[in-house]
Amino acid sequence: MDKEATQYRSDVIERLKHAGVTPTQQRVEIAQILFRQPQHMSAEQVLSVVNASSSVVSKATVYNTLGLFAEKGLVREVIVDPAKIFYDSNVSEHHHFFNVDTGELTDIHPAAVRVDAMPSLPEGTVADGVEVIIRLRNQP
Amino acid sequence: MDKEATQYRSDVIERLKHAGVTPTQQRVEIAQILFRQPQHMSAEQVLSVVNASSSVVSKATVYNTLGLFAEKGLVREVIVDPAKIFYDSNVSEHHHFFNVDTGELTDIHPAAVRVDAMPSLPEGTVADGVEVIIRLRNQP
DNA sequence: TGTCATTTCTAGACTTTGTCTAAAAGTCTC
DNA sequence: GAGACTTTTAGACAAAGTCTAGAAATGACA
Repeated sequence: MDKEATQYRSDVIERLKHAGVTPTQQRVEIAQILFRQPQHMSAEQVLSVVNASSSVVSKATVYNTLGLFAEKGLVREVIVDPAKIFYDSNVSEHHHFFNVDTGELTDIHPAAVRVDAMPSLPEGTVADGVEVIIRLRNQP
Repeated sequence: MDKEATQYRSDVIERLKHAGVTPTQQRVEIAQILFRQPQHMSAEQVLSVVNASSSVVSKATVYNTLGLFAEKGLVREVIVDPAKIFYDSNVSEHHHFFNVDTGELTDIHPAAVRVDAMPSLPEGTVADGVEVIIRLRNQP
């Protein structure tokens, strides 16, 4: 492993620790894939990418880990496709386009949309996130 | 069947025809359930409600019909729960609260939220709907 | 009315995403 | 190292939704 890769790995480990996640072998593998750049990946994709290289991580662990990362705020679950969850490694505030025809998920720059006025929430609840999703179709 | 029920039934048939949907027996049964009031129902719920009364509609038909209704603009698909699609019989513009703890979906009054500025869309695509979803948790 | 073509419905097998379980492996502390 | 806890694993399982191939209904029209 070259120096840069080693550096990246220890940065990722630092980030996991900081979020209160014990950096096990498998979690670090998954985190390295996700955090390489801001991106959207399904569990299926993570599973196949992580197992493309030599090391092997089981399906259950991928699901557990993605769930754990989401809970700890390391990734964000994006629910737009009825068939699967996307995990977004960009956790800063932004919104999404979802192309219904292609299944492609892309970012909307945070400045391009503003939600005005927070409605009063139902009794006994707290807001956990505001999502704006613009569904797209390919031009006919 | 009393007069009111007959009237409702023919109103529903009219509405289906108007949307370009051939009002078959099964579609009318399903539409009557959905259109009785503005509500959110899963396919599973529709299936069990429609089969609670004497008449029987198959699972495949319920799924096909809900898909058809959505395509024709008679209902709106709401994708917020990773486990299932909700079909909303209120197709006028409004947004949703989704309680992550209970799985409950409720309406946000359209006036309570305003989305400012439509971002520029990716090349070759057209917008198909803007959704605002506010995820909620029960107060700890 | 009878025939043909088209649409719709159906049971049930199947697919896919995701969860669960029980055991094995790893880690930590004393 | 013993005991306690956490994490990982294979594979069975669950649930939502799709597909298929045939049956039934519907429609057009001679």
